[in-house]
Amino acid sequence: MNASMTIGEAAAASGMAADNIRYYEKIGLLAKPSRTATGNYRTYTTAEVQRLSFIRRARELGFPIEQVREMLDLTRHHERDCARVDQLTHEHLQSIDRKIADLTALRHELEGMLTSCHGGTVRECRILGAIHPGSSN
Amino acid sequence: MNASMTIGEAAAASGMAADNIRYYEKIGLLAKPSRTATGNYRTYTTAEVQRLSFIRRARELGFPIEQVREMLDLTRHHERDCARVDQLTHEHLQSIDRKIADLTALRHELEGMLTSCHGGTVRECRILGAIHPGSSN
DNA sequence: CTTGACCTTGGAGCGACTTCAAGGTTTATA
DNA sequence: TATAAACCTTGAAGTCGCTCCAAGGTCAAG
Repeated sequence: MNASMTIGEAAAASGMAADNIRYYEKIGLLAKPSRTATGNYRTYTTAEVQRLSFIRRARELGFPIEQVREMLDLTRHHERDCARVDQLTHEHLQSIDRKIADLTALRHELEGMLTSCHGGTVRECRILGAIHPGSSN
Repeated sequence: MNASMTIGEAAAASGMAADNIRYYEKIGLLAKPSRTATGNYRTYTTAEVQRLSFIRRARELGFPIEQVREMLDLTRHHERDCARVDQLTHEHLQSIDRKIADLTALRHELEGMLTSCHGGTVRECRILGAIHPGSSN
């Protein structure tokens, strides 16, 4: 089998936009694929589509491109220790926890502003008052 | 008083970087300030610094620039109904809730991957396995 | 009078795409 | 067979909200 696909087919198979595949190729996250003789179209093997799916999944999990790049490198060296993957995942988890904490704090503040707002004119608005510094106006 | 400040002083007073003030002026979020005759330096009044502080605070609360722009417009029309401010805040709160939900789901997934990882080589890595599609490799 | 801290402008860089324009190729249909 | 629709190609610009830089002008302190 090892079906050879166009970029559109690879995009459909991996769940990634074709433009995005070209972008990943441009920044060197993907090797340059072979091309058709006649139309110079990119062609992708099932192995390359698996790589695409890996990237898409890692990005969905929020790993930055550079970490994805490192993980792709690691998958090419099966004998290496997976501690590095564990570490990357830990760091990523921590950054997500920080983001959640930040957003939760914001959430509380916004909610407090909303409940203190009882309508009326902009002049009386408690929300704008809460944002505005040292002024009830 | 109505002290006239340079951009650096206004930056210090509002807690916003000077580059940032120039940026907000460039995108039309701030009116062009008056300038000194001799050196063509921007000068800011206390009212303008209050505006800067408002912007900084709204941005800290995560409101996008365009919403900040709208709120600044509203503060110039005191007699208007503050329902629009309430609506903007509601929408913003909802988008924050969506982000928190997304990040929490990610968090769980990453945590599951971490607890399933028991070290070993990259070949055996459960984390990479969880990311990789249809392959135990 | 020099040093250093400030200010000016325009433009590039960041992350991770997304969209566009202007063409070439392939495939399906009439 | 002609042609139209659907695909592919490239390079460049736009998105968001800054952030940093270079090359120069200005100003206050010593």
